Amino acid sequence: MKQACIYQAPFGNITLIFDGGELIELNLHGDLAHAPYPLPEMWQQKLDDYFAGRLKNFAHPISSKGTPFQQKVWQAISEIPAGQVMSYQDIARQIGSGPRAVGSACGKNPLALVVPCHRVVAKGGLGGFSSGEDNALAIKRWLLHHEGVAI
DNA sequence: TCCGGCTCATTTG
DNA sequence: CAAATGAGCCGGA
Repeated sequence: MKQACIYQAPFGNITLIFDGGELIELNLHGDLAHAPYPLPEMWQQKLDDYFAGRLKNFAHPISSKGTPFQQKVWQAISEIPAGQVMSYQDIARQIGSGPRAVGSACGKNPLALVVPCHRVVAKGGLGGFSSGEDNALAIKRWLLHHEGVAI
């Protein structure tokens, strides 16, 4: 039984999808129009804290979906401390792969924020985000600034 | 700065 | 199995 919830972040709406009480997806875009289920207190609190700067890491398990390679990438990314960024190449070297493949895996991460893909940037600039969805890059920049990263 | 070649996991035929 | 595709990178013109 899946249920979708909306959280209103400073930069726009976030969609959270739960399945049997478990968070299985978190998207950085969302149409409030759907007026879905109310967001569980626990996550309302966590997100409030995060956007108020009181919470840095969500300490939530990564998605169990995806290929073994993708799991390695997400695992490595989730260990990046807040306020710090790594390049796709840095991640690739750490897990013994190539930068292009790392970018691919990031795009398929279903848990934005929880697995902080926004802390992974290209070597000489911002890089891409969310397979190039509308304002996705603006959101990535916003998140980095929120964590005190100048880019 | 722009452009081609290299790279590696995944997807598609 | 072969070819095409990406949230990249590096070197040359």
